[in-house]
Amino acid sequence: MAIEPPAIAEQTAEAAETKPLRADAQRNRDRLVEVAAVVFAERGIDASLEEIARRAGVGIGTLYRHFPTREHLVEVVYRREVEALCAAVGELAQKHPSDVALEQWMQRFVDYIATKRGLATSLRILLTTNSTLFSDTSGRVSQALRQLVEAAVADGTIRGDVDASDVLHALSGIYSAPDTPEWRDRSRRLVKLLMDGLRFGAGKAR
Amino acid sequence: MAIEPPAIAEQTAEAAETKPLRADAQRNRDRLVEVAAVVFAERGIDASLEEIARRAGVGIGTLYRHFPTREHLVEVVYRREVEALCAAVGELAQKHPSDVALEQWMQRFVDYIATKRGLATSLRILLTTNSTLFSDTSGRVSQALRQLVEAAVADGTIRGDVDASDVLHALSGIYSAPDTPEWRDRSRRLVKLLMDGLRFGAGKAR
DNA sequence: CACTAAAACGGAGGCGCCTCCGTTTATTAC
DNA sequence: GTAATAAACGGAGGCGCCTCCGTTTTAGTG
Repeated sequence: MAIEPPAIAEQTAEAAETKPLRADAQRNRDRLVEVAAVVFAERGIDASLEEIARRAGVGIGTLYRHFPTREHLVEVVYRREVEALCAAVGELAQKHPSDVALEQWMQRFVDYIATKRGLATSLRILLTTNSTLFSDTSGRVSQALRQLVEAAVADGTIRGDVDASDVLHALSGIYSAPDTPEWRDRSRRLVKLLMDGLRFGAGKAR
Repeated sequence: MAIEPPAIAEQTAEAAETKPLRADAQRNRDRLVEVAAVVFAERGIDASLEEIARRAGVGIGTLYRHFPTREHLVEVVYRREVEALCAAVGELAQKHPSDVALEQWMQRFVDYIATKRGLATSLRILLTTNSTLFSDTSGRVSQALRQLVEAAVADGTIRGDVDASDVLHALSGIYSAPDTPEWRDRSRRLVKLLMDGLRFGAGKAR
């Protein structure tokens, strides 16, 4: 799914914090996270941990050594995906005009939320323990969004009288009622609608 | 633990709502709830359902037929105990002067909360499904309290310028940080303190 | 290389969850 | 009483969770 660079970044970032893992341990850990992301996507948040271990080719004991609870594993997968979402900003900004880049990114954000429903319940348990989780990630996300919005404002493809937090606020409707079948389409339309609004009068105000 | 009258009341109340259970079914159901209350108290909210079934002398299948999820069972136990708490009002009011009755009841309320911690997590799951749970029970509780407060105000054993909701509000500190070892003592002192405040100037205002 | 200590592995085993279905029991009608 | 039938029982079985510990692998050291 992802190519190597992010894996390396991840490794160094985490290795720096604690003592470096033994080579085999690091290998297994990475493998587990990778597989877990797939399995959680396939089967939902309640997927069997034994299946994850099996498909990663490690014993269940190894999974538990690296991730003492289901929530620990979920958290790492979650962080990793937020990372990927934010990392997409650079690429999108290069390939598209700034307003299109913003739109594409927001659509990708919708996809992301779509699969990540059910996380909330599971992550809530962690919030007592690890209160930086949401502030970390929501910080990253809004920073990514800010980058895109500011770029689009700067070259006049969207109106100048809005900022990232306005846009984030407008997107907040996405979080509600996400299990219905129409949810995804509705959210896509919301993004388009928002973009129309943002493009209206672009280049005039400023 | 409890004597028969509440059991009868429970039976008729529930039987009236749906079709009456077969005699053996009713017997087993009652038995399960009774045992569950004990086991939950002993082992906490995560107690094994198989142990409950075993100690109630029924098969695990029977437990699941009556209570499709753990939360269903928890809810019934919870309601039953709220019932008992509220039912204690009458008895206390007869045996004690009105201010003492109020105090005793509040102490019992503390005991009740003490054992019921951890319920919150479990019951939260039900709140989506069964939103009447908390409104029902908190209604019952505050009604019980109101009865006691009004009686005490009426015969002048506590001051006249408070009502039940003031008292309930004053008690709300009890809900916080309930897992520490000092919690129980602190709560008992809170009740005493509150009573001193309530008795102060009793008989004058009115 | 060979050796060693420390680190990591992995799966057996014990327990709990929950479903499914063959057996038993209460109730109703005669 | 007996028969018929609907209701209820209960536990075996399959799966997942998690721990524990004997075995294997890695990373140093000479």
